[in-house]
Amino acid sequence: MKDDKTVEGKVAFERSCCPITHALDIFGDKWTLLIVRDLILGKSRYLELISSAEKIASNILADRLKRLEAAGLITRRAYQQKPVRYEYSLTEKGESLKPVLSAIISWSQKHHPGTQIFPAVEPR
Amino acid sequence: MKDDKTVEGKVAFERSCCPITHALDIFGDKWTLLIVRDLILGKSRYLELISSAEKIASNILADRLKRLEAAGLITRRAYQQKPVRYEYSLTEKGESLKPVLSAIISWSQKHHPGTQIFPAVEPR
DNA sequence: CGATATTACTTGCAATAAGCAAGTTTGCGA
DNA sequence: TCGCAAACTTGCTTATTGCAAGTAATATCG
Repeated sequence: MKDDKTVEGKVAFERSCCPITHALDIFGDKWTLLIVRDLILGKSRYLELISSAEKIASNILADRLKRLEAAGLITRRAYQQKPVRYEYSLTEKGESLKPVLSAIISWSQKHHPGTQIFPAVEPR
Repeated sequence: MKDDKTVEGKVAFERSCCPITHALDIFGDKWTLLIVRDLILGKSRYLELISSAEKIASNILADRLKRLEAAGLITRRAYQQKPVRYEYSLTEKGESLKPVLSAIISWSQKHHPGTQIFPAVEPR
């Protein structure tokens, strides 16, 4: 994992102090927002996340979950012991990406007919 | 450049028909939305785009401009002959990404104090 | 009791993409 | 003719992805 802190403990902007740039340093890739989407839709476990339509590789999923946790967008907690199993959930910072996803959905639905929002999963 | 059409001429969704996924197939990387940002801010020429704070490599910029044009988000036209020089501008599809960028800016400003919106460039 | 399952990951390696420096093309102006 | 500018392109190194297989800690079945 990349260290983006200075010696004094303050976050150093990796590329620039532009808010868009900083956001893209967190979720500017093909997978991160899809994981956020799935968590918003109600998924929480590794196997639920990995079984999405886009077929993310397991190492990429594990890597993104670690980054998302490091960036403060999700938390990881054990939902059982023996054997220990984990589930992920969005923090307030992660939840607040909803308007971003909504804007993307609106744009895509306008310009790419045929796309369809995925349904929420039934609560456990 | 990747061909994403089927034989019948219809767009085949590369990963899934989710609107978010399809959008990320277009701008899900660290650079594309920064180029869109710069075009919105009033930049239009290659040298203006390449001189942004984030120091994009020239081959990456050229590649992203081609992809953006292929995706219908920007157009390229010569603004002079002898020698021929080009400028880029957003199409309606590209302009309509503004709400997406606004949402990202709002999110980032809320969660990353210290980020600052870049100023528009003075019109030519 | 041993064999097979399940969940949540890791590891190794090949393929793809990004980053960096340097080079190319077409003209202009001194 | 020499140098310069704009808009890219090329070659090469390094980093990231994608794919298949493997692992650890139980649980469950026969």
